[in-house]
Amino acid sequence: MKKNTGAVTIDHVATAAKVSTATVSRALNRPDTVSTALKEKIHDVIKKLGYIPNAGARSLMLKRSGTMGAIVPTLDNAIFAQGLAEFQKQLNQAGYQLLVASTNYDPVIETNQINNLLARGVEGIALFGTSQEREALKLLKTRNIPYIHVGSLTTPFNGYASGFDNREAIKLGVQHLLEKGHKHFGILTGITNKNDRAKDRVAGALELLAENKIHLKPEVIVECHYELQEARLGLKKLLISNPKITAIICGQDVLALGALLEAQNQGMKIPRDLSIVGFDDLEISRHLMPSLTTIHIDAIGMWAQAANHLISQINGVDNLPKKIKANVNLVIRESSTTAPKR
Amino acid sequence: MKKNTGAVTIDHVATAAKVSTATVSRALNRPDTVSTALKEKIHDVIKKLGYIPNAGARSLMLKRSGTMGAIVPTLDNAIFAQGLAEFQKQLNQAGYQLLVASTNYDPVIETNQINNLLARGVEGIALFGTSQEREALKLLKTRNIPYIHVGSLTTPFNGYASGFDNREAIKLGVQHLLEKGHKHFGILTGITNKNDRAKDRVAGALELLAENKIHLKPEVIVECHYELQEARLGLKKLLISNPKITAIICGQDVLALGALLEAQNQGMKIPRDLSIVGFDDLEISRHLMPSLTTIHIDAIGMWAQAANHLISQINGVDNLPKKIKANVNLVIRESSTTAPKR
DNA sequence: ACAGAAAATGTAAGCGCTTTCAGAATAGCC
DNA sequence: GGCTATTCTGAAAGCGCTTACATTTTCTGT
Repeated sequence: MKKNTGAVTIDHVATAAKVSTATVSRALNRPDTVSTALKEKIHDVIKKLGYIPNAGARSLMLKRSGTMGAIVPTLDNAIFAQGLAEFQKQLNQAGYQLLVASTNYDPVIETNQINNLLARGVEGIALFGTSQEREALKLLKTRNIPYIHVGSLTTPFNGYASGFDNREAIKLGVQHLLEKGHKHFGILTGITNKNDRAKDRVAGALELLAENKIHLKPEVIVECHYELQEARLGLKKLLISNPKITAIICGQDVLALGALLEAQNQGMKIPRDLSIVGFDDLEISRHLMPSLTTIHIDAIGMWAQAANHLISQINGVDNLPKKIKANVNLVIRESSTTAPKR
Repeated sequence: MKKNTGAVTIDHVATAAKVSTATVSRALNRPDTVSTALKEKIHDVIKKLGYIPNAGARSLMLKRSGTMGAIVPTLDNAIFAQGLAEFQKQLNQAGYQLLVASTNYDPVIETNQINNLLARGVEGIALFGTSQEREALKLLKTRNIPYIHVGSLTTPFNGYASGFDNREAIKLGVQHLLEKGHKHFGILTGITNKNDRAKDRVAGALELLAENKIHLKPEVIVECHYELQEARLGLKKLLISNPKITAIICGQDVLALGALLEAQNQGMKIPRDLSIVGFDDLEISRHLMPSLTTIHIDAIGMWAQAANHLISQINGVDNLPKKIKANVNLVIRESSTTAPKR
């Protein structure tokens, strides 16, 4: 079956330049081993023919693809988009290409995506979070494919990670609220099922609250998808569940943003009537009125570290750190203040 | 050079299952041609060994990769993220995988990315906008690779497109402002260089304004990157350039959002003191206070159409439409109103 | 039970590429 | 000029996979 794809192959180039394919290949990959005259001729032909080497065939020989993979829950969130941009930048500098895949927070899809990336011959993978299926991770282990978890530190199988402790991070915000005298809290969180980050943040908040003798009823912990509309609904529920709430702890800035908007829409004054604390510190957070108190994550640095760690793994560097801690700090802005006296 | 990558190949599977590689391949690709007994055995072995077919080798034989590419300016913008999600969804349903690349609004990078995708054997490409280098487009033509422009209709080489007329679309907003009696305008736009959408929107606005005998001075057209901080600065400049401005036309909602925030920050009441019109209708726009008057684009539909068109092209469907028009409509919300009397 | 058809499996070629090995061309030296 | 040392180039193998074709096995019907 002779399929005629219009594709130009190395053979066409070789023929047109009246040399062997070996020479063409060398001209491309080890230019110093080919005489200048030939090299020029070959490059001319390549340009004229529009030859682009077939990456598949190439990596088949090379046993390497020059490609890395990254798997994130969704692209539709600035925090991932920016992180990936940085990740890509670092990889490109080291001569790698990035293949991105998204899972929509579904570990089954994630496993598929891992397989996909593996089929494409990626040399390393960045996995967001630690909620992937054990099987998938084991596969990476047995295959001996370098990988690193990003955004969490609680890794299965003692894997590498570039991230931070979500449990502890959220406490920064909770502590702040506690110090401001708040006693009645509501938590607005993403769906915690299959999401270690969301889960840890809620757990951390509850933990610190409990240490301070504050025990939250289930109805003041509401889960919703990372959408403004849902977050607004979430806040409504919270306020109905317990009208005495004076402080809202949010698992992400998107949720905090929704809560803020809804509260304002209901005529509340923020922070006078309600203190709101977010998580992630999106670009918009500092620009809002009132600006959002939130927990800033150095997402850029975190992804940069992940990229470099992966590259180091591939290069067989010894004594790599198991866990790379990203910077996390509370940014106190206008959306939080002293608890109102009732 | 016998490199020992831990990778499991079809040979390993064949050996372990005591069959030929042909049978393994058939068990995977044409299950009905293999006896049930063997099929089971083979699948057991595959599972045990964790075999994943090498996509490169596969497409080398098949002359197809089952892969499509999409090139967008940036991932860091909800409008692209959502569009890509839809694009991917449609492709997946048709059995295709998506490879995403971003260009940071640079046609040179875009050309590189096109080459990259081609090297990876994509069967079709969605290109955002129409500002790519002519050379790159020609390459696609000669290679006979299906492609489609998304988001614009003014295509070079009479190419296919799924999008809308940016020039006309913006006029919806301008007309609205005109009807509200505004006479003094400012335009806040993205960088127009190498960006046909931004360029067309500005041109369209100026055109309609001119028809109404309004001629804008250069200093009330300010360009900035799609960032809140920049947009705020942009509004400041606008207001300084001409304090009489009562209406701001923005090339994107992000810019409108920044303008809104800055205006409010300066103590202006929107829309009383200033009417603002955006473009794109991001999720946040309807939730803002005041909510944003903007031009809604059916981005989801646009990308869905692009995906299906690409698939049709590959399948050799005849009489495909050259241009698919996406729905565009003005959404009047709270950020725009009658021009104040002075 | 047996010929012939149908179904199942194996053999081997080749997709586009890189690279080893060997052979050809050029350079250098006395 | 004749010889070796050096630089270039080409022939051919093989990466992991699919498939046309050949071969073997199983199933028909009589």
